[in-house]
Amino acid sequence: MDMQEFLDKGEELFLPNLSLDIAIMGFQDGELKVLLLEFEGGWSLPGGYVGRDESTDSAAVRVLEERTGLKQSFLKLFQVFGKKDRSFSNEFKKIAAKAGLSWHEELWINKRFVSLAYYALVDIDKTNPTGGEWQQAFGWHNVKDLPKMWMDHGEIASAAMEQLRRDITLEHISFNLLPEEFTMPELHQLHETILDKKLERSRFQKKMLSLGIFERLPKPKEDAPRRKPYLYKIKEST
Amino acid sequence: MDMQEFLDKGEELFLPNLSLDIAIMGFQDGELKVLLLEFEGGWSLPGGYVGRDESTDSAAVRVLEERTGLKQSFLKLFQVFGKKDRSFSNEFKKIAAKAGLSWHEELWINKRFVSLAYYALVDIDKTNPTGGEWQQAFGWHNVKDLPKMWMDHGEIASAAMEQLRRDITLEHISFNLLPEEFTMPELHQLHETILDKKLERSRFQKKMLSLGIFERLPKPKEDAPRRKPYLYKIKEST
DNA sequence: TATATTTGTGGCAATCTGACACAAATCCCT
DNA sequence: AGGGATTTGTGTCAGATTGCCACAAATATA
Repeated sequence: MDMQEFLDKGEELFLPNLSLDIAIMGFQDGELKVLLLEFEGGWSLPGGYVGRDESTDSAAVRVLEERTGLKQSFLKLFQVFGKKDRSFSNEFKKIAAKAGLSWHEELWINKRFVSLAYYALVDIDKTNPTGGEWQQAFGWHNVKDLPKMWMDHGEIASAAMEQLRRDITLEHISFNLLPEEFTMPELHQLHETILDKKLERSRFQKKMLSLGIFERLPKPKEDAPRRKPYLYKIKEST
Repeated sequence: MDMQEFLDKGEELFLPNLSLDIAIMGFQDGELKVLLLEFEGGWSLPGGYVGRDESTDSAAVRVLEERTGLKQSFLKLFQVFGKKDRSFSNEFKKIAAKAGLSWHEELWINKRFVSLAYYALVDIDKTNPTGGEWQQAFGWHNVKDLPKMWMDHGEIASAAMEQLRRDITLEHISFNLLPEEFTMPELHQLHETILDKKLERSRFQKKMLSLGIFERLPKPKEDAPRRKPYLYKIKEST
């Protein structure tokens, strides 16, 4: 292919569409949960597209805020899903039919999509999820027991979970899933849930505290059943 | 925005172009090098686009093979570059002018690009680099001393280097930069080069061998200056 | 007040790490 | 041929880290 041909035909030879999907994860009732949206009998991860005036990362920040109301959260691109026939043409056809929209094969949304997969860590109690402009149903689902998902969104959610599992021991990010003030037992239980295995309590506390990123508050947590544990928060300086 | 408007206008509101760039890295003369292509006075990483009939990953494999002749190598997506005004419109204008091509602002190639950044680890002696269809100049450059690069390709190459630095102690991938049979001193020097610091020799060898992924060959390396070191290769079973 | 449960912290053996030591192999020089 | 220098393989040992258990403090419940 010479250069002129490349210029003339490139657009149709290459250039898949680009989208992004976010596995927004939270911790509630001892379970790790992910925010899902319902649409025509299937569940999907919150997602969107990259606007002309924003970077891919700020598009992700925008989508996260649109869905949860949170302005600042831990957010990380962890994988790109780009299999060759990846599209949600079939699913969208149903939606269009039901909504009475004009639909045809050549529509951009029927083409193949490459999707940037992010995961976000949030404090569920701080979120205010909405169904968005199209008023979809939404809900927090245990990542270990996901409902019937659209396209490869089940795979993306599982991959996000695995990535978090890998990241958590290397980067210090888990506290993003807890309130600003939290106790060591809470952090301990969180790590056990994510890693799905027992972690020796004494060692865990010592290890966490030796990181030097936590600040112990003077007053212990009040609504605890037995001995009241200390509250910690992240040191400002970091 | 209602759903019909989304359908009608989505294509022009969103959807940046998608490209990929690969930092192909090799180890030669005690230096870590990256393969670069020259085009109109600037150097760039080998790159390309994702064809209709291939996944993003197979597009990367294809580009790697087109540039080096290698069918199998370590290849990994490590970042996505997606700043909002990211395009090589200006650079391309020059090229088109010189080549006598018709050029206009609305051409797809002038639009904004999101690029998937891969890095590859290769044995330089096994590669057979080419300038590709457009016969560009090419060469291996020390990553610590890069020439004037196109767009953000210098940043991508540096990021690839940093990523490799992080990956090398966690994943066992460094031997991809060496021939099939290599010695511990060679591996040692490679790690010192990548991490840019001294590593205690005795400890390094013990650590590497304790991984259990290397197989010692019966005969030592022949063309060594002093005491002949053992040769190792990766165990088949892994 | 006694008991059970939760939380904070200490101790110790086993393991891992970093730094140095030394022997074996081999080249170079006389 | 023999001594010295260099490179490579492996051993040792103190210090740090880890896994595991123990025990005391705090507190609700009976």
